[in-house]
Amino acid sequence: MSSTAARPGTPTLDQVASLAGVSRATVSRVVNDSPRVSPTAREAVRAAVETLRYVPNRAARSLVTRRTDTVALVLSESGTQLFSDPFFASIVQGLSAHLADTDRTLVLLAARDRREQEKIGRYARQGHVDGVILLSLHSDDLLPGILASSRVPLVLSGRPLDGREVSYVDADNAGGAAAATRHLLAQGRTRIATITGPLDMVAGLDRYAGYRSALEAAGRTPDPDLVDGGDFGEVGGMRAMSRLLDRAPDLDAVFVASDPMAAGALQALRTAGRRVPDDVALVGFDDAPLAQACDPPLTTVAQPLGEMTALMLELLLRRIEDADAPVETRVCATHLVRRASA
Amino acid sequence: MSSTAARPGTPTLDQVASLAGVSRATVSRVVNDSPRVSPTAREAVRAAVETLRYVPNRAARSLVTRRTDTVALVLSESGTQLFSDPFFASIVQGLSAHLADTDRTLVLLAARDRREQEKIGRYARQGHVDGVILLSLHSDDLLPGILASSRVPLVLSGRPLDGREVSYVDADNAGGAAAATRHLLAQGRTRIATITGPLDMVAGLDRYAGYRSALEAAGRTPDPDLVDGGDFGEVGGMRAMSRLLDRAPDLDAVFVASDPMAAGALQALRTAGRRVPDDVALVGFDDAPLAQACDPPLTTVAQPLGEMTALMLELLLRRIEDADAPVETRVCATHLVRRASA
DNA sequence: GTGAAAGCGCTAACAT
DNA sequence: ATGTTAGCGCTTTCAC
Repeated sequence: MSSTAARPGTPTLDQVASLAGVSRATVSRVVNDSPRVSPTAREAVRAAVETLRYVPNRAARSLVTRRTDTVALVLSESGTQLFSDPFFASIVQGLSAHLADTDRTLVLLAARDRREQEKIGRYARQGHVDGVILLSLHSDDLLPGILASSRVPLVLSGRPLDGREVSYVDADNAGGAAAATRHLLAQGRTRIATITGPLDMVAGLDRYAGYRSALEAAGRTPDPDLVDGGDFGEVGGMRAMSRLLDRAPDLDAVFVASDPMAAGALQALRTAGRRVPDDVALVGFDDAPLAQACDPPLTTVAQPLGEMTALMLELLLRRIEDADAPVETRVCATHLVRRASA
Repeated sequence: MSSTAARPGTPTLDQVASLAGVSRATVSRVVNDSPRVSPTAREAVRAAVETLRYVPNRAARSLVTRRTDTVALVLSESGTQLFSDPFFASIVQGLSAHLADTDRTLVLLAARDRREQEKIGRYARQGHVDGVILLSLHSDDLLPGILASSRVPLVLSGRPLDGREVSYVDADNAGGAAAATRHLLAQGRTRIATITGPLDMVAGLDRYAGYRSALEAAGRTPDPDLVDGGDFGEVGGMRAMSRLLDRAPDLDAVFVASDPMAAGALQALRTAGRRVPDDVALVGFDDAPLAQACDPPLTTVAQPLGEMTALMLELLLRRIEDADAPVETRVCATHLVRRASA
């Protein structure tokens, strides 16, 4: 082969240039929407781009611009657990929606074990993405450390458990849980149980802490028999509810720390022949399809997911534009959504 | 600035070279595990890489190699629907696991609407990924067309509905559904209903076709009253089951086309006071947490997900290595998993 | 407004 | 076994 005639599959900038009868620089300007181009030239280039079906080569571009226009959402989760969580789906949806208006693309990266975590660290360091949003942190997660030390702009979804200095966006989990518990207290419930999430995750811990604090503020002593835990999933909620019923059949309310667990708990209650909400009142966490499909629909604590995703992106973009931007953290309010009984 | 001293943040190949006292080429050889390097040089380079924390720049590398070592799993789904499907989680898990042994990385791309589909098409064309596995195809999906015409190596998960010539891997959905239905017939069930998936998806269509063909082979005429549909999700299954019970309270079995829908159907049956499996027998599709957590565990049709993901990757890598490799298609057997009643 | 030229950091012949 | 050299396709001064 002589010059660049190797693979006719992908047209290059100067093929467009010669077809349009201008220089590479001009084509580049048109492609990048520079104002310093005459309408005539612009039109000629556009036409050439069209005929050749030209698409700029990202590698070449980011080699010089040092940007990829890609941000990653990293899911650090051992099992496939996370995928079934509507919370996760909402985050993806929110980020996608915000990014749709820009020319950046969202990619999802899953790290199920240590090996994959390191692989993702390398991926980020190699400059494949401009920034990272990190989701679902267990206390033993290596990724925050790996990514933080790799100088990749980083925003966490959820406050880091180890007090590390990183930008993050979180919901007021403790406040929401406390509000839910107070709601049950105000109904006159006296034996209020809880199904917690994993206690090595900040959302699990904070929601449990909120439940306890509301109980204590009301002068109640939390009863260990009324506490059980799941993994935020439906099956876990079902099992936890069964155990609670075994240990404390006299319970009259449950604060459940996630929507799928609430759906599971509801099944267990029905299987045990308990009536909801008269006999046992249930409050879930997180507005989601399952809670809304219940009959009657569950009262839940709602997080402002749209606001949270917008904030994550805002914080991340700030750090991408300015590498030395200060660490910023945001905590979003949660609120109780009471649903009319059917 | 004079030469390349701009950002000391990212060391380059020749910084490593001069520190190690060798040429760039040698460093490149070491980094790429070429055997043609002396142990001495190799060690010197390794040390320099270590001190400088050198990581190769992916853009520069793929500019010359024309590879990115990245494959994308593209999820084409209007809602957040897909994420809650355990089938999807298993696919991700399987692909991740296979890729973990290689130096390729898996990225997930979500296309929720037309705009995002086009964006993903561009992303692929720009050379960000070496190949694409495309999941969850509705009949009106634009992505197969967009990607096929963009010359990106492509493998579909599921037979394309329009008969387009593309490589794909599919499960024998019709065969599995027929086996499930025959199983119910063999039990002496006479009023066998079905909850179908979306009928604009190949998995939905094929499973419904399998149900019908088994019925017809047994000399039964399918009764429209015994057919209802959901979106593969739990809530959809619950609602479909309620409708079926309204229309045909005498039904004595249901073949449900997905695991979450089966869980939903089970709830609806219990709410209606029907006993499972004595009163109404249930067969689900897809081994998944919900079906296994049922009491008694559901009999289900299992797809060989591990085998399927391995095949997808195999087909895709073949097309990546050799752009002119022929279109290949695989259909994997499914089989009935009978679970002992509790 | 437009073109010429210099690289971005890397790999891959080709010499040695 | 190692160094030299020539680009990969693009953006971006800097002249004109």
